[in-house]
Formats: sequence, C-alpha cells, structure tokens
Amino acid sequence: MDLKLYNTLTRTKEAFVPLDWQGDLPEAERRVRMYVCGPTVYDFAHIGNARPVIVFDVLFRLLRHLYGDDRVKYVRNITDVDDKINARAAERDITIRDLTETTYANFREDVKALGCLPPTVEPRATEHIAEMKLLIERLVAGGHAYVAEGHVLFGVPSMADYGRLSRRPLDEMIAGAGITQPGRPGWHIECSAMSWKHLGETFDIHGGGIDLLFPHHENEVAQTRCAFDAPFMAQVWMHNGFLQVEGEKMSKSLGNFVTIRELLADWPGEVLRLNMLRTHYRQPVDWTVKGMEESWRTLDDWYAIAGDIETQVISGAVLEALTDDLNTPQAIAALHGLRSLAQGGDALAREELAGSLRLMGLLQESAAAWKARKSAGVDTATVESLISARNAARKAKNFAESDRIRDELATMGVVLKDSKDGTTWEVAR
RNA sequence: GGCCACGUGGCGGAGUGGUGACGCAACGGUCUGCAAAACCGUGUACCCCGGUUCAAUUCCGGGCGUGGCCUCCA
Repeated sequence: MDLKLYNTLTRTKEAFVPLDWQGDLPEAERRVRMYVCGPTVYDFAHIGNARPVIVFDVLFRLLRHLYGDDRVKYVRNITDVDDKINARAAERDITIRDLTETTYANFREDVKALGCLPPTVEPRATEHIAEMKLLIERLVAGGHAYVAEGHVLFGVPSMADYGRLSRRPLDEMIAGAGITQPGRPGWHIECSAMSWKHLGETFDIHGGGIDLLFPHHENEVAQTRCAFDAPFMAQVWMHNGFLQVEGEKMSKSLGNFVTIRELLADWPGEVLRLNMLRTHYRQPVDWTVKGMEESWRTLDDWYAIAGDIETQVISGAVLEALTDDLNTPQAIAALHGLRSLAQGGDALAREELAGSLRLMGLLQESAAAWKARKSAGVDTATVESLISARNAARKAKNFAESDRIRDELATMGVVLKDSKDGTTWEVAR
C-alpha cells in the first residue's frame, strides 16, 4: 500500500518514501521519523490546538500500521520557555516551573482523552538549551548568523532559497530583518535543536498548523539547513488548516474561546476526535455543537454494531482513503458503507468496521462503557421498573397508562425502543 | 497593501474534464395498539462572469465573498 502525502514544500501530493528506505541501511535499523510542533505550555489547550494533535496522531497510527509499531519515531515537543509563560507565572505569582508542569500535565490528560497515543519522545525546550547554544555557535561560525546590539541574529541572505517553504520573496525577508524588539533571539531555534537531537539533521515529516508556516517553520528550515549544510530539513512538510468556532474566528475578545478541557466536560473525547476527522486536515474546519451532536450519534451507531468486536482486520477501502493524504472523510464514508453491510449480517464487514475504527483511534472503549456515558445520572432501576409497568399495561391493552408511562420516561430524557425481543432504552441528548 | 487558502444540495463534507461519494435533517413506505427505533425508498448541488474543450462543478483568467499569514496567537 503506497502512502501519498501532500507536501507544502512542493504544493503537491507525493509518494512517501522514508529516508531510511532510500539508502542501503540495514532493514532492522530503518526508522520513519516525524516531528510535530507541540504546545507552548502556559494555559489550557484550546480546540484549535487539538487539531494538529489529532491529525498527526492518525498519521502516527497509520505509519505504525504500514511500517511497524517500533519503526516509527514521533517527536512532539513541549515549549516550556517563552515570554507568555513568564508573564503568566508572574501574574499568578507562581514559579515558571510550577506553571509549565501543571499545564503540561493538563495537556497530557486532554490529549489522552482525545484518544491520542503518546509520542515516542516529548522533548522540552528547557532541556535542550545546550543544543540550542551549539546550533547558534555553528551558525555564527559558519557566517550564517551575526552579533549585533547584544543579540545573535540570523543572516537571512545566508540562505539563497530562504522563503521557499512559505513562498515569500527573499527581498521582503531582508527588508524585514533587523532588531525590532529586545529579548532573546526569537527565531524558534528550539525546534531546530530538539528535532536535531532526537531525529537527526534531516528527517522525514515535519508537521504543524498552517499558521506556523511563517515565520516559525521558515526559520527552523533556515537554521537547520545552514547549521548542517543540508539540502533540506524535513522531506515532507505537512500543515493542518485553521479552525473556526460556530463560523467565527476563535478569540478571547469574541468570548468563543473553547478549551479542550471545557468540551471534555460535556462530550466524550471520541466525539471530539471524530468531529475533527470529519473534515480533511488541510481544509478549514468550522467547530460547531451541531457537528458534535452528529458525531456522537454516529459513534452511538458504530458502538452498537461493532463496539465489542475484537479484531485486527482492517478494511482495504479505509486504508486506501487514509493512505491518500489522510483522507479521513473518505475513510468515514467507507466506514458507513461497512456499517450498512454489517447491519445486513455481513460478519467480515463488522470486523472491518471495528478494526478500521480502532486504527483511527476510535472505538477505544466497550459498547457498555460507551452507552453508560449517556445514562450517567439516570436511575437505571427506576427506569427498568417503569418499563415493566408499561409493558404490563400494554399487555392488558391499557394504552392510556402505557403512553403515560412512556411520557413520564420521556421527561426524564429516556427514549424507548420496542422490538420483538423486548424494550430497550437510551438517554436522548 | 503583499502573499496564501477556501467558496459543493436545508446542513456537514469528499471527489471528479463526461454515469447525483457519504452522513445528518426532511419526505414517503414497511413495522407498531399509537409512537419511537430499525429497515426500504425519495435529491436534476457545485459563488459570479469570461475563456479552453465535443463536453467544466472539475482546467485557465477576472470578479465577489470568507478566512489565514505578514506582529504574540495553533
């Protein structure tokens, strides 16, 4: 199965061949190497932050499936040094370390609830200061950076094709270069340092939000390439699209700033995950309550039909969609098709549905546990006894009474489903 | 202002130079004491204007709209 990925560098979809598979490295030593820009830990992550985390988790899972679980090295950094962190810590009168530790712990919990696997390595910027210094020294020694007014600055003209990734003209960069504000050299040297340490001078995939394309990623490329005299930093650059909330840009001033933590109070993590994956990762996504409701219903259906199937079988159609630049909407359409076949009694389709959902990081709990999420807060014994009473009334053809009981249950949010096999119920949202 | 995305049926959302992806909603039917659920069925969509073509939603040019980056922001 060939994997195709859209490369921002070339603006085309390309067949993916990891670097280690291009040379004559012994089979056992080959690794797929991926770096994704992680959070700056100063506050709860918002739903926009969740997009790259979920998207690249799907890619991580797919790569593991294609190359083997132990063959993929996924590095997602933690930026725990930053002006915002300093300001926030001062504001709360706590130490920087306390703030970053707490925020990081929260982030890990959020991400776990979203069904994301831990990356192979989660390096912290503060633990890579030595590498940053080394990089800067190399850049200065190589004439790619210079010292001015007490700062080390990158010499933009030093890289002939600076701006290639973001397609910005070099002249504009040179004109814009210069000392504009005091402080540390803020050229995102941390990502160059951490990717170097954990993945090497060059690697396969670099991911992140489209908003990081410039200047963040452009700077990373320039530093890494100039420091190591390398023709490229990552083979493939992947960028996920932006997220809006209910049709508007998410911002604190509009009051529509949504944290992952807040959403998790009302919605299962898998609902958020599926909702994110319903849109292709490069498209802009509009985050809505309606969408989450629809996602929840879809998952209810999948859980009911395949929740308890244990299998490793994966649908060819789903795999084909995912290997075509992570076309998750197409994959979901294939899942609907499998669901329909499974409903008709196709046992293989049912297995493929369960296996494929798990490949995408969904269907991670039992059908019973999933269902229980909605009935939390409802007294099961009371509901069951009311249902018995209703069925007795129905048997006695006392339909006024049976309908009354049904209405009573409805006010509790309980919806009944009668079938030949008896009456089942669920809590409507 | 410069650069870059996006604009598909009531809604969400893939995709394609030529047979109406898929989901939700809606409507009709089967089932049901009646409903609900389930199942079956029903849809002549591709922002506007030009161009290329036998044929454009799909390619090209222009316009309009929305959003992003250019400055901390995913």
